[in-house]
Amino acid sequence: MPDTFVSNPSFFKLDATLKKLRNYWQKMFDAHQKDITVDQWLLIENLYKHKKTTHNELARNTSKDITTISRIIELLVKKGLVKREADVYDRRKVYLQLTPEGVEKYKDVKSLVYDMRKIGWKTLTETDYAELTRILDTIYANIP
Amino acid sequence: MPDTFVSNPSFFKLDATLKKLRNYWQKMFDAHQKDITVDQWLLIENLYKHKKTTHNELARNTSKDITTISRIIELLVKKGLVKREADVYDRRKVYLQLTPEGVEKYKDVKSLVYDMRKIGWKTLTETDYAELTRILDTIYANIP
DNA sequence: AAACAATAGTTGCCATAGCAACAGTTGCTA
DNA sequence: TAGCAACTGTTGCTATGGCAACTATTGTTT
Repeated sequence: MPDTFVSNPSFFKLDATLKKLRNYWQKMFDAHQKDITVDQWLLIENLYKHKKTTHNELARNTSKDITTISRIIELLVKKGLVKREADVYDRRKVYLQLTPEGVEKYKDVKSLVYDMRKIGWKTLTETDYAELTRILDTIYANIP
Repeated sequence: MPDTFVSNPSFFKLDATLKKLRNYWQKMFDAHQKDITVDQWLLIENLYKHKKTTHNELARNTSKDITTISRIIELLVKKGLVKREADVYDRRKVYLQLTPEGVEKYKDVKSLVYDMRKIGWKTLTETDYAELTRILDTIYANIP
């Protein structure tokens, strides 16, 4: 393994890129008065796709800590976008799903997100995308 | 631009990979009783390389918010790893530099970091590294 | 020189991240 | 069936991230 791998700041680059992306998304959300954060959006998107999930599932699906899920869901419930529903058979479980307002929020924000996703890629090719995916997946798999 | 670019979760993948990396680093720091966080390490590394900088410079160099820098530095000062020094000519400025203990900490943690950086790359080539760097730099440059 | 703008850094507030401890529930097992 | 382990989710604590408001200082303008 060449020395570049060790001395060069790939961690730093990942961090800086992600922060700039997150910042841009948040600024666009704010500019269009979407009244949600980027991470709240990620949960809404996930809940839209899975219809009915638990905190645990959501944590796995989003790579978030379960305590973080718990707190973001609390905010979304307060905003009226998500509702909790106790499992009849297992009283430890709580099912989460979007309210009608939550579904509306999803549809409202979706097109903005669709446009924004293209921004980062505007000068890159499909091969670049595949490469990034492959490399990130490999790094992810390499870490114990 | 193909639809994959828009529908696929590159933001999510960046976030997940970075979190797993950060987590692994932190666990290794803890296991070896280094008594610092990953971000504290990033500042120490930067201060070692630049010897004497200001909060502002450090923020630019690390892609961190200046308020975050202010707070991390406060923690490092409390740990005795960094010392503040007022500028004689501009009393708004505060220069930051590692204490002898800070330099020692840098040298102590450096070899561990060196080993860890290789972990993520163990099944990847130098070309992969160059590709990742190029793609991340491009995304970064694309974002307004 | 007085007023104002720009700069450096801090503090308050809220959101996300992760660990530990906890409560309640369920399932297993002696 | 009593006891314990495993599981689900919440709460407390500390750290990082970002915005706004603030203090103190310096530079500029009139």
